[in-house]
Amino acid sequence: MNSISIRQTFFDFFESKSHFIEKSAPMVVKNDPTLMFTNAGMNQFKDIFLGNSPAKNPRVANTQKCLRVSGKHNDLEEVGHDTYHHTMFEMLGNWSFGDYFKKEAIAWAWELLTEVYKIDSKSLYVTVFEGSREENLEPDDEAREYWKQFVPEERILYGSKKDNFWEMGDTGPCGPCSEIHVDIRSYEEKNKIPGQQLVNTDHPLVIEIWNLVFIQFNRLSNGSLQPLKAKHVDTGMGFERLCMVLQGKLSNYDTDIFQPYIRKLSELTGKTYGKNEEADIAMRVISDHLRAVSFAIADGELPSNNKAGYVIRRILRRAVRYGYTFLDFREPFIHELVPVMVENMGAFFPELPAQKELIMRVIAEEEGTFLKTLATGITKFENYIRNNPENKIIEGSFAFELFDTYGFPVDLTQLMAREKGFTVDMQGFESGMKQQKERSRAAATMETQDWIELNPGNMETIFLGYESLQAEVKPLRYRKVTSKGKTFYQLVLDKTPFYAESGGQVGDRGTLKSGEITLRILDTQKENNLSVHIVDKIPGQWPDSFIATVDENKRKLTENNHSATHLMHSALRKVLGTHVQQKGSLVDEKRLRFDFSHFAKVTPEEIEKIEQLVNERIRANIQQEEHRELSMEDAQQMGAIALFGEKYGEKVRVIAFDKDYSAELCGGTHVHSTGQIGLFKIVSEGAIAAGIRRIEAVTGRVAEDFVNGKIHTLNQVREILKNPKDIVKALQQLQDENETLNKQIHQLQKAQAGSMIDKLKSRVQKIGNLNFITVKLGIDPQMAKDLAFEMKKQMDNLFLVIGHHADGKAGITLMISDNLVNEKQFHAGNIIRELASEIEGGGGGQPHFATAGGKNVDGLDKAIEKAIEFVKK
RNA sequence: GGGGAAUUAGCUCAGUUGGCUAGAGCGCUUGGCUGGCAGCCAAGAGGUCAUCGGUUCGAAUCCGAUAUUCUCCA
Repeated sequence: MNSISIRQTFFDFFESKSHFIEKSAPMVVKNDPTLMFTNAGMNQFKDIFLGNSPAKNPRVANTQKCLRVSGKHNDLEEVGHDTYHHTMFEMLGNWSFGDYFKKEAIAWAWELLTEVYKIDSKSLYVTVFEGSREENLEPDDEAREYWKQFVPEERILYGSKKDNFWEMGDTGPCGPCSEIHVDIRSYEEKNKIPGQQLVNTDHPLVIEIWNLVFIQFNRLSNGSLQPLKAKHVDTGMGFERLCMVLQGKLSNYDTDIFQPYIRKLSELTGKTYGKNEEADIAMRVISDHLRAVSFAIADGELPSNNKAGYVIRRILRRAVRYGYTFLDFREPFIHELVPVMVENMGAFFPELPAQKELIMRVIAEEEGTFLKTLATGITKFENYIRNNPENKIIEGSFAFELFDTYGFPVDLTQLMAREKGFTVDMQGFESGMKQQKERSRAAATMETQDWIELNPGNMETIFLGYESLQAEVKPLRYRKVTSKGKTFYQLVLDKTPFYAESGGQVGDRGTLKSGEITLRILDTQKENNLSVHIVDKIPGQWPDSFIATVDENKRKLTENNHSATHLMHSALRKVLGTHVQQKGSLVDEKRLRFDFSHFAKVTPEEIEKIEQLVNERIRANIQQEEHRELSMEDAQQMGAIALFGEKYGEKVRVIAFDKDYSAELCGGTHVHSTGQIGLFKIVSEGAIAAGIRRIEAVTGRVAEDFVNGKIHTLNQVREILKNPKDIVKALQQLQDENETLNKQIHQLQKAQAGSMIDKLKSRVQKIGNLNFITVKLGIDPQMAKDLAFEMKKQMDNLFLVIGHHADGKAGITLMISDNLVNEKQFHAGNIIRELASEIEGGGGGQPHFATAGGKNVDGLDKAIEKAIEFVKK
């Protein structure tokens, strides 16, 4: 059975058990401060488990693209070294939200594995939770009883809290789980050691295949467990592992999911998979990471230098490094595997073929820059070796510096060190690493307390903000959050006119009032589907309700920019082409920022065209059309633009301004008619990554100010130039004139210096073989310096002392010919320090040239006398 | 969010503890030579040493801030 039909069979099976087949949520998580990437199938249903949203379907099944590279689940460094760790993988799952529980979940799992997929039931083992005294929990005998109907008791094992009690995080929904393990060893091996002994021992051929989680508790922040009213089932089965088992392979990488990449890599390198362990690891690493990175880019997360984007960059770089070290790649190569991936997964994940070119470009660009970084690291390393040839040990601090500052992986440093007969002080490296981690942790502590219930209410806050900016609202619950010594409160209301930040539009600000009490809402944020109002203080006594008022000015200005973003998005697609896709958007009261895929600089002519189109639509004063509660199909029928990497519900909202011109799926707030926007003006255009451009623009009053500012500057220039007819020509002339004048000055100075040189030459005193000159001039230090160097060129055996003064400051410049320095051991720097005391200053320099400066101009004569005395001695 | 670093000619980069009035290679311009694949020789142009401020007799070099980029940690 190939992987495509294995996936389909899973869906068909659960559909037959009345499950709704949900789409995979994007791999990149938005609106959840605790999570950067989807790392488990349950992420997209988190709100249902937390009781923030009602379940739309009580039974759901899906495959979810997951990424485990940060936080609690971090498998990155394992990938490639064994046959079953992955960064990106698919998680198949079935879900019950307060519907069926242990009995059905267990029966169906068994049925699917043994009767549909036909796995030999004798090689399957199951585990159940053994209970925990510290938590005061009994063993999960309920699950055990159900299993006994299918599985002989000797293959039902008890598991510890670590393996068989699943928790989402430090707090939140949790419960016992029951795992199904499969033993795919050979007959002989099985006879030698019974599978029971190898369950949960990290044996690569006795592996967990499916985890059935029975969510029945809520973990509070004080650590105690609270039973849930509605119990849920959350299961997860690793798709890649399942394919391995069903295809009779011993490694995930031998399945038809990964083999195409490995074949392509063999072709590119001429190396055969399975011949050399290191090359094999590299090929596994690359085929795994390619998938992770490609999906991330397709979901709109580009490699960058911080946050989620940085995680993506690191994954890609790990792949490049393995290719560099073990497959001898010196040129970008990973991007060449993208077409293979599109061919293999494109049918089920349409975001891949749709963005193939972008993915390839971005990866190729990243590969190129990292290969460059490696080259700088190598130079740095070689310099170190050259400067420290004898100790044969690379200090930990240097290895850490290479790693920390130049991104040079430490295992590569070790490898190169070995080639030069050096070793790396790993202890020193680790201690640097430890310090770094401690610093970061200390800086990022955030403490969130439990919710405190004020009033019972609905699960999801009702948003009133599309129609009204003021409403009477009831506080439902709040909690205290402390972050870096600052304390604030998150407040949930039954309904709200406040827009919570999402879709690029910033959250609303405003006030909550009740009698004497006024709470300022500093921001409104979204945590998954929950609208959270941020307040800096809470009242001693909570009133039953507040009058909530949104800061209207800020909201209106923001709406201008948001609607203008839609108009511009359409204009971009008209002017540049339909390959333009939104890759990021930020809309606040000051400006709009829009990132989109496009492969060339947007020319000034195109910018002008875009502005024209948008302003035309503004002047047409088009009425906003809002369609709420549309099905996805109807929305697409309308031609509404949807974004990749955005999670949409069953019902979507479409905002259109003349639906043939602009229609977009959007939850944001907008102007009633485009005329309100006033003026639209693009302020900047530039690249932010390979294939991605960013435009910033302003609207309304801000746009007027921007244009007026430009005009004002121009007027000022005009005025300075005395109102010429052609301002550009006038400036050009001015510049030319400036150039000729500068040349003239230069020549004059030369001439002047010439006459001064003559003057100096005429003052030569022969003292021994010395050509001794002293002079006092009203020139600045720079000129004195020029003069001194010119004299040095023209006269041998020179000992020149120039006392100079300008702007009330005194200075001495001393020049001695090189031969005198050598013969008589003169040191101008030392001599001048003596002289400088006379002008109440300090100085210094090299043996042949030195300068000094001071406050006392009257002391110059004395300083010169001192010089004469010195020379005469 | 926290740390470390980088920014010098059109490009790639040197510039050692502050001081020989900012250098190299490639590219560019001009002239000369040359029947040859990166031709050779000579001369020349090109730099507010990222920006702003400070310390100093003197700053590309030291200190601070800003911007941009790289990099590690969370």
